[in-house]
Amino acid sequence: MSTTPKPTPSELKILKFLWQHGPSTVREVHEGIGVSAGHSYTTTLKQMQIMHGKSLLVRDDSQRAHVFQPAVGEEPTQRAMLDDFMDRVYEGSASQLVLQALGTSRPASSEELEAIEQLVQRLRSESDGESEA
Amino acid sequence: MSTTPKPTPSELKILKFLWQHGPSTVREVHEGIGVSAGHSYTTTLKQMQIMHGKSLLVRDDSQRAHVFQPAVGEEPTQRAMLDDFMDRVYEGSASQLVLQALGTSRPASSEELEAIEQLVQRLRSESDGESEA
DNA sequence: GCAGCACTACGAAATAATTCGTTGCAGCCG
DNA sequence: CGGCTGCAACGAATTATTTCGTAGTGCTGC
Repeated sequence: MSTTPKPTPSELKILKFLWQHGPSTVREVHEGIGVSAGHSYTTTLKQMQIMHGKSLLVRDDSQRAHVFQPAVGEEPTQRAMLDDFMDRVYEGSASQLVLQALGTSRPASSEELEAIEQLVQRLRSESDGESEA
Repeated sequence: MSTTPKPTPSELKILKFLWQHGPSTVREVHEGIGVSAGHSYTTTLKQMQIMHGKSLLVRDDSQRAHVFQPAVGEEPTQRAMLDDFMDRVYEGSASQLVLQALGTSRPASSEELEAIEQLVQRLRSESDGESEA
């Protein structure tokens, strides 16, 4: 059942904050990202309540100011979103996506390119002989 | 002004059809993708009217059955969507996205890996010496 | 000429996402 | 004890997306 949900853009911002800062109160999240976005406190609160309802967040209400935590990991979430995006935009072709991502106006640094190359090399040697579907 | 719009999922399906099949009537698009999706004809029509309103499609109404064409190219659209996605999910880091995309359960074929590697090599040699802006 | 068919146009309903105002409650300060 | 402050809950308005039903109109075959 836990099909790793696909958060909306504003939900993703909150998840990112929590992944980065750890368990936080609504106030903390709001100060961290709501204020600069020009939102009122209740907007952040409502969003987090909705996310709790969707089981995107876990809530500890033993304190007066409830403490929230992501119910989903960062990587699985990114992967789910990526898979969906890949299917919708690139017919599920990872290579198409990768080629275009690397051709972006804001390319990767040399170090990043090296990391990518290493992964490619490893994948190539791994698929040596046991490919083709 | 022409900020290469970010089509919605169903808009993208129609654009994909038109990119692939060239200028088409609503009927053709509907037979191509609407029927199998269980939509009625007017749903496809309405969608295309909306897209025309948003200037996502160009319409030739000299014939009784209007002929539609994408007003945007496939690549610029994909790129715009990719950039948006990259920003939202990967903080704009192409390499992060690429590394995760290649680690997907449905990896690229050997040929695709080779194409990727070639691009990486070219990028690495290009960025040799002329760094950051 | 007229019936019927194919197409476009219009309006509207259903769902989801986003944003806030208002309310009610708990705890602290004097 | 009485009121002020901070917080969660609720309801509601707004906007975007998706989906159709109905209506109007021009063409074609008889």
